[in-house]
Amino acid sequence: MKKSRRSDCPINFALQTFGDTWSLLIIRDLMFFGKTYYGDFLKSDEHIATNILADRLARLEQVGIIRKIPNIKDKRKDAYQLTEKGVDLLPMLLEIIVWSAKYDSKTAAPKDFVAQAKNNREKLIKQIKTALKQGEVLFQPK
Amino acid sequence: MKKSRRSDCPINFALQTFGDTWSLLIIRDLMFFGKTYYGDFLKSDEHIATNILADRLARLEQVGIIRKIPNIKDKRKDAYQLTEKGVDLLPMLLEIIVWSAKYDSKTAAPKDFVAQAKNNREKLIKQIKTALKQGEVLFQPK
DNA sequence: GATATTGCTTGCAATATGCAAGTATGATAC
DNA sequence: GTATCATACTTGCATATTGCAAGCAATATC
Repeated sequence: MKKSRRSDCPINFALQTFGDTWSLLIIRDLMFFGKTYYGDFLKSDEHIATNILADRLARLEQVGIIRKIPNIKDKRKDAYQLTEKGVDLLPMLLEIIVWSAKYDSKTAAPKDFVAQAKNNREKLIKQIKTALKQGEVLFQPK
Repeated sequence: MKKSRRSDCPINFALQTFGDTWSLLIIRDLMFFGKTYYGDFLKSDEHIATNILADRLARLEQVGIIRKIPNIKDKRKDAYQLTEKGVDLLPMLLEIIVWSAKYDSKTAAPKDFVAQAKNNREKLIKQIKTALKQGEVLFQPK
């Protein structure tokens, strides 16, 4: 799919880069739930369709937000991971979480996590980045 | 349009609330460019189609992010403005701007604004909120 | 070598978008 | 007051995107 730049506005740039209804969920899965393989993303609660997932993974790779790592042990399952460009979306994700936690009474966001994001932002960001580098998983997808 | 909640994830909540390719641009126009009338939004660089604009304004009003104020002077032109729920999206918008400014070499984001968003976040947020309350315009849409 | 798993691709119906034209209401000019 | 204009939409229709189900190819397991 070919889309020409609608404007040079930074909000628009973000929207055109990852602003569809699925990309951020993939990024979320990589950032917080330690998902790495194609099948992992398919299993998420929101039930992304397989053709859409394939398309979004390709697109996110193209724009440099994720990369695909060959898997030697099982050649069928390449691993997806966030690039630095992808990890840099963490502050934005945290603000989204804070906002949604405030306005969605049914939110699944853990209270203490939201509190950390509000009151201890920088520290939380560092913690998560460290965890990501070491391949630790922040939350267990139920 | 009828959408059922895909999950209780806060990221998903945000996506389902304003996560299409146009809503955030309307919110941006209200937050930073002092746009208030239907025609103002139509004039934005990204060229939203009039039927889509009408749909998104209605939807954003429904979810409580904007409100519509009757205009006594010219009854044709009702004014749209952000609610508190809408203004609370400001931190997220700032993070988006910081990210896009970092990765889009052609970004239109003013350097000093981005610097403020990075290094003086809380102060900038207060300034913008004050400006919004007083109906001041932060940037002039060119 | 046969079977199962995994990561896709393909085909197609349903939905959403984008464009152009039309309409209804209120303002302005005479 | 009437004609004209401005503004905020709505409508119709072609095109693009999504969502679902089935299929396929490569690799792993038995």
